[in-house]
Amino acid sequence: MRVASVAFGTDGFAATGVADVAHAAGISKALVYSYFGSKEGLHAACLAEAGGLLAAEIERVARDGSAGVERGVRTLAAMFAVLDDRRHVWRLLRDRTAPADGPAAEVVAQYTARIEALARDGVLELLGDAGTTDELDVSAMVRTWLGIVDSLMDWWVAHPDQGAEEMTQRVARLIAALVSDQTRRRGPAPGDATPAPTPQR
Amino acid sequence: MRVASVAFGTDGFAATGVADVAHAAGISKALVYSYFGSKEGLHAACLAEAGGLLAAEIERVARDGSAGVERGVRTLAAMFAVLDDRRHVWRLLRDRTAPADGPAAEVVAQYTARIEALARDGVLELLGDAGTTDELDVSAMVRTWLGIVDSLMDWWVAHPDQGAEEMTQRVARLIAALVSDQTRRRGPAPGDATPAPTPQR
DNA sequence: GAGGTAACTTACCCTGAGGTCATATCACAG
DNA sequence: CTGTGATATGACCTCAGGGTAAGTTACCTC
Repeated sequence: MRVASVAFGTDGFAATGVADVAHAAGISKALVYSYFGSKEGLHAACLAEAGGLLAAEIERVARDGSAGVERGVRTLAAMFAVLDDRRHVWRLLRDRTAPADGPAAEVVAQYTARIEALARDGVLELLGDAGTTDELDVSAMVRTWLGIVDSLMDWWVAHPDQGAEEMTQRVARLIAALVSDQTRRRGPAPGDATPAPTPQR
Repeated sequence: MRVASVAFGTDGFAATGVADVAHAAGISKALVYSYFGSKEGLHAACLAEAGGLLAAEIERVARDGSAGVERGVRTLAAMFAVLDDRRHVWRLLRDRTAPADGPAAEVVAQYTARIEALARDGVLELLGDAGTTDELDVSAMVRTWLGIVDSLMDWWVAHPDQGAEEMTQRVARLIAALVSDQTRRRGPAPGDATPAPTPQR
């Protein structure tokens, strides 16, 4: 049910009432239960649809052979294109208020694992090319990448007038600004990871 | 109450029960209410402490005159140092399950506004130096920056053995890898925001 | 039109969590 | 020893929200 996806994606699983979803869909609560069995069943149905969509799209980009930051940008572009009229979908899979066990959790765990594996591939390429192989670095970078996607999707939801193509170009601009800043201040040969001095408390 | 901060920061406001907090603190639920009046009051007390700590620290870094990505890294370093033994605190202020109105929301809105204003300053510097002045770009970059902090704090919470200093160096390494990737693939003079071709659905 | 069935709703139950109150314990002044 | 106030608690109240069962409508077949 489309309206349930929007509700779960907007408010989170825990904050969404079955009665609200039913009302928004124009039917009664009991009918929802006759269709999906339980709130979790409804959630699982939404998740399966969302997860399949996203994982398939990310896998498609992974096959096209790009690497590093470029691959990240292309993945984002593909997701913007696919999710243009379903922007809430990304948050569905990254909902911390969803129960950690049960059948719906299995579904989301499966798709999340696929998406994370693909992100990991991309990060491994990126860091490997830069000479970093530390497993914890990879893990932190994957988490950060997913967080960046989270943020951009949130911002996109909050700015409905922005189209997919505009978002893609915006991301490219922002990355260019970051790199420009780093090359200008550090000189054109980065790679020496000089940490900033850590201030004391 | 320290234990309440941990609970709210770990599970979120909505998923945290007053009875659980009281039990974890070794006192009764009624006593919590006699201290704080309500669940929101308890929340507000935690938020005020957390917000003051974070805003003060970020403001301190803002005054030291660094700019661009360097300022971001220094801010992160300062937060890692301050939050080393209270890693849950960041999530307190960024809790989507907290009620959007009420006295506690006022508190969090106030501190969030301060932190966001400082992030905005940093982003304005960064983008301004790179020649980007679009207001929406700034807004999206601020959101993304906060998302990066979210991610790193989450990862940190999940890796208790990692100290503040290690985190700071890790962040520096990851940024170096990103920049290295971009300069290697695009040549040493970036800034042209060539968007990746947007795939069709 | 009678009967049966699928779709659907109303009205209800029940658990869990926020919140309250009468009571109990204790330190201490007189 | 006894009265009093601060501190603290178990038992209770209330209500939102997930879940269910009985009843109602609509349609289809004979």
